[in-house]
Amino acid sequence: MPLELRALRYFVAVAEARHITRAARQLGMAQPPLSQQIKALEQHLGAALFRRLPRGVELTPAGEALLDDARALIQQAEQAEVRVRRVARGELGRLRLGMINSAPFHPLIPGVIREFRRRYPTVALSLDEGTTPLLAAAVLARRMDAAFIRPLLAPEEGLVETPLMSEDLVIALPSGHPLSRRRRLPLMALSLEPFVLFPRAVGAGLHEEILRACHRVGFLPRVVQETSQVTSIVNLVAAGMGVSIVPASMQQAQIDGVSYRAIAGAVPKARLSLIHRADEADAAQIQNLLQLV
Amino acid sequence: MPLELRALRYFVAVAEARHITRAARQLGMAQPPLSQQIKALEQHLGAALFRRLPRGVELTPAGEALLDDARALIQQAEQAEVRVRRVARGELGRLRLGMINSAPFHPLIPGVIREFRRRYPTVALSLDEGTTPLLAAAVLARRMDAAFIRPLLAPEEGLVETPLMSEDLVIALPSGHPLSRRRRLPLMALSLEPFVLFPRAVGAGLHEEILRACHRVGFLPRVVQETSQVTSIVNLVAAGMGVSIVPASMQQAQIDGVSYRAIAGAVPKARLSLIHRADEADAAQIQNLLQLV
DNA sequence: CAAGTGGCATATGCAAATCGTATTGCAAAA
DNA sequence: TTTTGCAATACGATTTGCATATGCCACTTG
Repeated sequence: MPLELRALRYFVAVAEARHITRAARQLGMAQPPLSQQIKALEQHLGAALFRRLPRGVELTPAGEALLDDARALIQQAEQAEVRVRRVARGELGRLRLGMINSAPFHPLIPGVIREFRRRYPTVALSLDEGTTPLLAAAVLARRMDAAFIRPLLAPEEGLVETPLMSEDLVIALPSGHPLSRRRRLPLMALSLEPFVLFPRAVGAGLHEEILRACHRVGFLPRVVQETSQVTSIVNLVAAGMGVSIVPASMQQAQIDGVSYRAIAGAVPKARLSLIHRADEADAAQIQNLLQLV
Repeated sequence: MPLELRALRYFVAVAEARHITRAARQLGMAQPPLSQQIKALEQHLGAALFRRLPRGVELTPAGEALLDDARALIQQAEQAEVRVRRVARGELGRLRLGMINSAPFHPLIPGVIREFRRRYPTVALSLDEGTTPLLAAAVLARRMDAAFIRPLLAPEEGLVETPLMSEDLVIALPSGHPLSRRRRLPLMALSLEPFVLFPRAVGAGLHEEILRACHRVGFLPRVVQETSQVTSIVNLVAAGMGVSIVPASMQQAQIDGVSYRAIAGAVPKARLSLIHRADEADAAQIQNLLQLV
């Protein structure tokens, strides 16, 4: 029958009160059971912890030695308790977050991240960029806890996808391009232009969305250059490599040599989702994050 | 109802086995009560510690966090236990020892101290010198735990005195003193000599013993110099200040200018005692020390 | 000096926590 | 679909822990 914290708590109370009766009162119990517990503890340890005096008790050297350890143990147990609760509430721990390249340009994302850091400053937050499929794979493989991505083509086993918002897509033209004279352009105006787009392999929902929109108005974009990062697409457009269709929030990135024009007619949307593992749907960090978005 | 170590031991077992059933076997109990205990712990902490899988269980982040703390707590509790036992057995702790100035010259004392250090190397041993009354007061005031002293004139309340041994007293003469031509001297031969002795106030049993011996043969020593330390007495004798009567073991101290002569007739004795507090008669250090002497 | 007081130990009875046995439930593997 | 492995639930049995009552000892007080 091993040592229990209860015994140590009783012991400390008696050691501090130097009286069994008084300690019992402070503990909210009667004196006899406390005497028993102390006796049992002494028997268990095979050592006298107190000297019984006519007027109270006194610590023996062995009791002296135990007192320090007992206090430390009790306090550490309490600390362990609060630590677990904090981890459970997500106030402590870590959150490995991923995001696609274009996410930081939409004001929502930096806002959420800033707010998370403000609310849970003790959570170690790590941030990485990647493409939608890479991020999904990382979350699934537990190398990441959650990620802001473009919608997945097919629902992934073991992943939960939470749609966050959708924003308009806009046309990106090299500055001075003939089409840039008009404020709004129908998609069809791009039918003969060279395109800079995501590679099909990488392209998750967004690539699909763009192709579908073009298809709807009756053409297939002629892709002259592929790159997996939105920022690179914009840079290639600036270099005059071609035109592209990007999320409206990319206009936040003030890049010389690129003009953005709204799409006339049916405007295709860029949707953003947050994914996390299904088996961590109740993990506190995830919950806290979801609450913010 | 606070946290108990039992719960943590159960938790660690389950966390390490990753199975409740297997952990229960290792703990020597059935599976249902263990399930209950784990559930109760989770409820108490307000946090899920395990994810129940079809094939065993898995730690949640909160459980992960608790595991380290739980292991540490259990181990520290065990360490505290062995520490108390060791203190109780006197293998750990401290022993503040005192001795009179002449004690180190009797082979018994250094022998005992050396043996104590060999047997209980983890006991912090401190050593101080002093006069018999000062040492008795220090022990009584708990500034010291035990002391080698000359016998007390009267038994002191709260102190236990253990007689250790007695040795002959011998006469100390300055070298070349006329009396030093004879190997043995009757005490009476010193009746007209100047004496170097302890001050009466300091003098406990030994001072008394010397005076009584002189009184027995019919003279009162003429004290020309007083000092409370035996070594000083011997030095003063060496300086030709007078003669003295000292424990035979002082011959161990090879001091130039002093000759020792045995006493003819009834030889007075120098007795040595060990004292310690009565209320610590059962203290392990004291017991160990007494066992050695 | 005798009665009173303070404080710890022991005895006994009860209530609650813990455990074991039996059973159910559920999801993956055969 | 059946089987299997493992956790959850139900309930009776046992142990543990606490409270009340009492005894004993040392010191205090009238």
